[in-house]
Amino acid sequence: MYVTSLSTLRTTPKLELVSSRSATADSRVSSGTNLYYEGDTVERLFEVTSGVLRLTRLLEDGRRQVIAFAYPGDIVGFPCDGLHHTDCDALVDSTLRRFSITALEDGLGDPDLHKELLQAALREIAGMQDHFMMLGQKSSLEKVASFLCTLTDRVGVFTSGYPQVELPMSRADIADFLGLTTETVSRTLTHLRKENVIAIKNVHTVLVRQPEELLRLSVGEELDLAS
Amino acid sequence: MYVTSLSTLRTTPKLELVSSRSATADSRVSSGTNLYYEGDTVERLFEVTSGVLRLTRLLEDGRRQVIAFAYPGDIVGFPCDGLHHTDCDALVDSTLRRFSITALEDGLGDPDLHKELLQAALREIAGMQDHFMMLGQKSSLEKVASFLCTLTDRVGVFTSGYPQVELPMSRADIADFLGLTTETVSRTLTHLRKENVIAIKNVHTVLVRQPEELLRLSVGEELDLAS
DNA sequence: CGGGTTCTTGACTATCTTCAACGAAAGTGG
DNA sequence: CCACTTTCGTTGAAGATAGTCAAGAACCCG
Repeated sequence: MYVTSLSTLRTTPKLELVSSRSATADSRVSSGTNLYYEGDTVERLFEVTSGVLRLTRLLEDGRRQVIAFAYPGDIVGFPCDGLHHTDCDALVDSTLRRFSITALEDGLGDPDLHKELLQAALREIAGMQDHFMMLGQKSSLEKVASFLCTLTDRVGVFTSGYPQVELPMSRADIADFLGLTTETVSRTLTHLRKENVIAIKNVHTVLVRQPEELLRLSVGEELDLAS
Repeated sequence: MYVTSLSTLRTTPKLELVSSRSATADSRVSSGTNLYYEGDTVERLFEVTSGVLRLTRLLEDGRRQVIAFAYPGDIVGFPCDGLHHTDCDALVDSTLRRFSITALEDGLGDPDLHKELLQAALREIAGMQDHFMMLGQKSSLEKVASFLCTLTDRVGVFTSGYPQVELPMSRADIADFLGLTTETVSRTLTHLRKENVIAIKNVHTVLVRQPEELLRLSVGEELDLAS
């Protein structure tokens, strides 16, 4: 359900893809490709099978909110009144499975697929509620820690005993996702690095040195017993 | 779709209730009654037919996010993995129409109802995306102005030529909905009153003296030509 | 290798929060 | 019905968090 909710480290069950019957073959999109814009008519839903998508909304004056980053297993493109309400593009080369919008709207063709798409929509609602909590109530440190925890949980890999996570998005993307500025995101990451909670292997790769500490920080507890 | 999105004043079509077939008779709940808690098993959905509900989530340390205020025509209680992910209680005496959760989950019994509930879920997703924009990117003035615009559009009445709106929720509720503190909400309302954009008839009743100015403020434009 | 973008860091500022006091409104019990 | 108590709302002063502006460093791309 997108990168929004935080549970604990490494507990999310591995992605289960929607049944592939009734779907077209996977299609490839390269980094930067736009899938749809806000206001476009919705013709199909997309399930990410590899890569990462970015969903954004713009304000007239240029301010931007990143609504979600969509990872494999996520479904994007849910319509409202037949229209898209976000822009969507690929952050990296990705592959997608396309579903006709009718598969969501009536269960006649494939009842199982219909149910799975409905469940995906409901999961998205719940995930967005977590995101509300983060945007509305959390400090910059809690936001960044939450973001790293969620991403690590979702797509982290273990390297020499520590969780490691790729951040294919820019600092500006992270900032607009968390309701911060790029400077604050950068400073907060530096802070976490100096406290030895994380290590920044390179700009787009973070190693989590103290996963439980990161988790504590993400829910507003104090940093202590740092090594 | 809840009180989240902002369009322009008085343009939202009046509520269309879900078809009443397959529904039980309306039931009454009095102010303060809790409909469900986070973690409860979802057994039914509720359509508000009169009154106002409040959906909230709590953090361990007591911080609270008001997810939505639900007005007549809104449907609450969408499950994720069979569970509720918010608390829900009535802000004022309300009436509700109950739907079995199976009406959402399979369209076998009543396909039309099934579709309407699905559409309600999709509208909720789109509405929450607007709320993201507000929580993540807007200033306190823009947030409060947006809130008043949306509420006025949704449930305002005209009195002596001006839109007027009731605020049945407390300042703390508004603050937790907008990601502010009660003090900031109070100060911002006072500011709008002193600029003569609104008048506060009493704590829970606001008269909008300059609707177009309020709308401009809600999207980040400067206040000027004030009378 | 060079040029442009992105990221980081610093100094300063603004916005919002916190803490505190007071006033108004609402609920309670005699 | 009134006095009392408690909650809720407003306002002020001070402080903290995050934003803005600016410069330099790192990274990416051709």
